[in-house]
Amino acid sequence: MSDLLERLRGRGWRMTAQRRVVAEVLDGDHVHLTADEVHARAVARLPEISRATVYNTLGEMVSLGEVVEVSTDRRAKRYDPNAHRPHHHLVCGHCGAIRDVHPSGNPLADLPDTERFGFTVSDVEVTYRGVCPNCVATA
Amino acid sequence: MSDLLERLRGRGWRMTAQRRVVAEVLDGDHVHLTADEVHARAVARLPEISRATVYNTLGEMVSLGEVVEVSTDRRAKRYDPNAHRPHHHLVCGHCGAIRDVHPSGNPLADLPDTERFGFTVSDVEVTYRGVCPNCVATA
DNA sequence: TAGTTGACTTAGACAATGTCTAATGTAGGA
DNA sequence: TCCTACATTAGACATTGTCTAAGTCAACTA
Repeated sequence: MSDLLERLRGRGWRMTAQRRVVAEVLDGDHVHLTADEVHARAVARLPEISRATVYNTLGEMVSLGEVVEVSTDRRAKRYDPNAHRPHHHLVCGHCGAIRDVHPSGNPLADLPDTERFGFTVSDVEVTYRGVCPNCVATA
Repeated sequence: MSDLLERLRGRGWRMTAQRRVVAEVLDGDHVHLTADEVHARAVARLPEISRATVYNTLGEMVSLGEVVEVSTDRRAKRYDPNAHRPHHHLVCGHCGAIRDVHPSGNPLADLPDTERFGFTVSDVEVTYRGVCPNCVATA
C-alpha cells in the first residue's frame, strides 16, 4: 500500500502517523471495512487515533478517488481500496461476505435512450446478491 | 393503491387507519420516499400516527414483497411501491431525483462462473448515476 | 349489538452511524 | 529552530432506525 501513500503524498497530503495507519489498514484485496472496523484496527496500531480522524481520512481518500465507498447492506458504508480497477460486488445475504467481481458486458450500454429521462448518465453500480459457499454448507 | 390495500387484506392484515394512510402515501409511479417522508405525509392525514408505526408498517410491506427497499444514497432507505414490476434505478447525483428504469439485457447472465466464487447468485441490483435535465440546466 | 381477544399503535428510551466544533498538536517549509 | 497552516482530538450533536411496555381497537363470536 506504499503505492497509495506515495500517490497521496504526491497530491500534497501532509503525511501523519494517523493517515499512514489508515492507509495500511485498508491494504489488500477484497477489503471492505466499515469506518468503525477501520478505526478498531487503526487503534490497535496507534491507540490515540480518534474516530473523527478516521472518518476525515476516509472521506478525503474517497474525494481523491483513491478509495471507493460501497453500500451493500443498509448499515454502515464500507471502504474499498481497490479504486483503480473498476469492479462490482457480490454479497452474501447471510453472512455479509463481499467479493469483488468483474462482469462481462457493459451495463451502461444496456440503458436505452428512452429509459434515460434526459439524464446525463455517467456511472453504474451493480450489486449481485446470493449465498456464499460457507453459508450454503452450514445451512 | 386500493390494489395494495386489497392484497394486504387478503393476506390477513387487520385494516387500520394507520396502515391505510401509509399505503395511500406510497401510491404512484417513481415514488421513492424515506421512512421520515412517509411519516411526514402520513401525519398530514392522520396527526396522531407514530414514527414506530410507520417503520413497522413499511417493514411489514417489505416482508410481504409489496414494497421494495432502495438505498440509492447512503442516507435513509427509500421505499418503492412498484414491487411487482422488476426495475432498476437512475439517480441524479446532484438533487437526488430517482427514476425507475428498465435496462435491456440481463446482468445476472453477465457474471461468469469464474467470477461467482462458489456463491449461489439469486439477484442483482443496478444503480445508474448521472445528472438530471433540471440540474444540468441550472448548473 | 355487545363482549372478547390478540394484533396493532403509541411515546419515548435506546442504539448505531456519521458530522461538527473549538482547542490543541505537529509536519514541513523558511 | 521557528512558524504557520493543516491535522488531530474529545465529545457534543444529528440522523436514522429499533425496541419495549402499556394502552387501544378491528374483527370475530354469540
